[in-house]
Amino acid sequence: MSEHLHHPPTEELELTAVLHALSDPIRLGIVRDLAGNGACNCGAFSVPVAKSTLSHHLKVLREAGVTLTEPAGTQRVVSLRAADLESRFPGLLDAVLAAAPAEAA
Amino acid sequence: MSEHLHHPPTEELELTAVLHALSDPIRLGIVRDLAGNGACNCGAFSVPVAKSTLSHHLKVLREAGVTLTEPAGTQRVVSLRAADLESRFPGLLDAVLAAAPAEAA
DNA sequence: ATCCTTGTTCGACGTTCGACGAACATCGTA
DNA sequence: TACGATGTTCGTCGAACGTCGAACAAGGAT
Repeated sequence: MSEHLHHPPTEELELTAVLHALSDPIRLGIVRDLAGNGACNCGAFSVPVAKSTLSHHLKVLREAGVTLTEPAGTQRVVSLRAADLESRFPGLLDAVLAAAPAEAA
Repeated sequence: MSEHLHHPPTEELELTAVLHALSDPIRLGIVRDLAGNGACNCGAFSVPVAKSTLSHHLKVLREAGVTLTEPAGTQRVVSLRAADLESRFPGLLDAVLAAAPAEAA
């Protein structure tokens, strides 16, 4: 479980990849959880999908540069790369997070 | 050519649909053109796809609520629903447009 | 050493997407 | 009326996506 997790460097973040990562309701929910609760281990998300599917979504978010995944013992801690996103795409994450709650309501 | 073009009302714009519409390079280019040049007829976009494909992309943008398509004689004028997007998702379009040029460079 | 917990990877399946050309519809004009 | 220009729709194709269960890998605890 300790492979070399690939995280794109901040300068190489692609807008279309980030937008695509955020355009799925499950992944958007994960991002919202992270923004509200801070870092989480993979099992802490309340998403209605199988764990293999969750793992896939977390991989998409990580490879798009939206999240950071760090091994921590037998778990993995997932967090938002908020500062990196802000420096590469100023205002984008804030705009998405500001809008997301209205979606849920 | 004068069907009832469906445009979702501002209150019903869905964030995931908007993000998905913007997550394709072709469509992002169209949005960037519209932001820079104002309204365009369908043929005025310099996109490397067949016209049927362009029509499809314009339909995706329209149904997500990103663009407004109005018949004008034998043509159709496409424009950005910038104000609607701003009121529903404040800052989102600006953030995307600010980032887009860096992608192209 | 043996489990148990956590999370990833591997096919498999069905759906959606992006692309194209051909055919069609519409409006303006000759 | 007939033609031409502008877009849309249809049918098709391969690729990518989202989902699942089963099998696997790794670290901690007993």
